[in-house]
Amino acid sequence: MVDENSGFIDRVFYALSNTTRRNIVLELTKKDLTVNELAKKYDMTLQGVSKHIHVLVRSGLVVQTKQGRTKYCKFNYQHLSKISELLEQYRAFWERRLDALDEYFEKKK
Amino acid sequence: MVDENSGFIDRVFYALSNTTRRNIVLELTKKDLTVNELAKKYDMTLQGVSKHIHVLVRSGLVVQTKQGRTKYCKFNYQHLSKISELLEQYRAFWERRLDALDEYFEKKK
DNA sequence: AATATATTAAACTAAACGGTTGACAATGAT
DNA sequence: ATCATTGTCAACCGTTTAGTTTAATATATT
Repeated sequence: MVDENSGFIDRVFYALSNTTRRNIVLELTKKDLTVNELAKKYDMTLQGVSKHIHVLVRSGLVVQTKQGRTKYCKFNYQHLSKISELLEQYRAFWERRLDALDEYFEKKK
Repeated sequence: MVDENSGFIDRVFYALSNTTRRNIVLELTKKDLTVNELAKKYDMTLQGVSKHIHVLVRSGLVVQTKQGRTKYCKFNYQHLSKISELLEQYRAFWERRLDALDEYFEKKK
């Protein structure tokens, strides 16, 4: 209904369900960073961070471009936009319901 | 930074990372429903659906009230609002970045 | 050619997940 | 009292997760 294309949505929500990953996304909204630069910011092995980045890449929220031996990560905001819109749809449903309720009480008066 | 209170955010995003759960939320934005009424809509055991509902309750997205032997589930839209706002913050960061880029090219001209 | 750096891959552990089955408790109907 | 309905709980199975450690690859530097 609102929810075709659900695999993609699953992956984006899942990617955002972890604080480290949300933090990485936040860093990348400010500045493109390499895997190493990102890893230094977290109390975790490089490999651990690399895995988190991979989850973000699979979700489409992050895109990587190779530059020599380093790999730059950048935020792909279109995907977040889509999710943001989805949540707005849910919210809209709810607000329509509240309006219907208001109307009901109006009539009753 | 933007992300205090992260346990709650983790749980909400996680709750929304599954199609069945998103579907339940969607149903509940339209109408309060009992566990059984919800379960009938899915090709899954009652217990399975009950577990999904529990995930939603833990996240705060759904609230339950007992009525005799039935239990009504209702959508708690405030939590979704908070998440929606969080995503908007991410988006805002990104757009500020785009603006900064525009400015940069303006100056260059 | 040898060594250092950046990143991924593989193998593993502990925990959590999605889903099932079976048993149980509480409430409602006959 | 008995029986059906609503819902939860506990145990289980197979899969996936977060994270580690230990290689392995590819690119730079000397």
